[in-house]
Amino acid sequence: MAAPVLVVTGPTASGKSALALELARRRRGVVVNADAMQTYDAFPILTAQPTPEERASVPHRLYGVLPLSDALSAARWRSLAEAEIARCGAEGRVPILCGGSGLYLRTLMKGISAMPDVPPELRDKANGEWEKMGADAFRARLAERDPVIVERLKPGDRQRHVRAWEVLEATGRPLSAWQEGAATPTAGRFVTLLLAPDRAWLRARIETRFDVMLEQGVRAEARAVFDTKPDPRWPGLKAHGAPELFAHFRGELSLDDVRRIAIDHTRQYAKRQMTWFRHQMTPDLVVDPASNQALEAAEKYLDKIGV
RNA sequence: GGAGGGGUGGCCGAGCGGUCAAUGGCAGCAGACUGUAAAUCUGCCGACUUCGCGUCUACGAAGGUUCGAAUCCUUCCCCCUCCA
Repeated sequence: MAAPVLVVTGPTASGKSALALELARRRRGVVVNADAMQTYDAFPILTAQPTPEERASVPHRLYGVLPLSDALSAARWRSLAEAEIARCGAEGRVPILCGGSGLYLRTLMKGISAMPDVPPELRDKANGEWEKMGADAFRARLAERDPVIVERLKPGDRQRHVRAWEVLEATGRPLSAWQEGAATPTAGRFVTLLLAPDRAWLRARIETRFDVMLEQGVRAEARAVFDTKPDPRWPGLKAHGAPELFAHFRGELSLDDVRRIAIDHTRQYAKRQMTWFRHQMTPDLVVDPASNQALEAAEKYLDKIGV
């Protein structure tokens, strides 16, 4: 009987990493990253990855393990996470998933319909066609072969239209048909701890965290990446602050603007995350990180359910 | 002192006699979410509201012209540029 998998989630800057770290210390755990951006290796500071000291004190997995040129996906992360969970089982350690990528967590805990990988060229091609044909024509063409998916998509949602088309092109089968396939959850028991902070508290945390990042040298970190002229299509480049910092290096934004905009975007992201947690997730325990008793509350709960 | 330009909803910024509670952007709020998810997209966004193309208060202030003004006129207050 394998130990349950602990899941520590919540909006960005809510204190997930610290909580997961402490739980791992106390329970012989391993912190497994469940955040899309922290999986890439390019921006350890900007994406608020655990520090080397923290990583030395407790085992951490899946942080900065992919090159920026790589492309993660929910399903791919799931298989990486499953491997780490299995490894924990073999080592007799408690896996503690820590991160705020709601879709990833759901993909693991609830499953996702299986479907083949799509060659990246098809996405480029589809994007080019959306550009050339225009949204309406693209949508109409997709509707001829996958009316079900079109029915579900908002006309302006380019990303999802492109996704539906590339799957159709790659497999000859509508995305909607693939999605009818069973979504099998990963085996095991999951205990989900949700950090649900007060908005004003989180706002302040996001702000000071960005200032700390500046002190820690995010500018240099981002500059180094910028100078390698990365392909703008790489998903890892979407870390909050990176596009703004790049614009700054191009002379388009002052550092003050970078700060303001990056903080705004981060805050907006946190809001979206909270909406997700509110409607797409059923946590086992909800704790307020501002209370300073989050750890105690979590410990108490875990003891109670015998984890 | 003289010559110009400007003051619009939380901010920026259109409008320049009616169809304007006022384009658009930002911020904010709510929501969606099956392989790009720190992504992508949607709705709301003066107040009131039985949420209705309803009522009220609104475009620096006060008057005036007009059937009717954010849009025209007068005076005043404030801001910016230039000349002195």
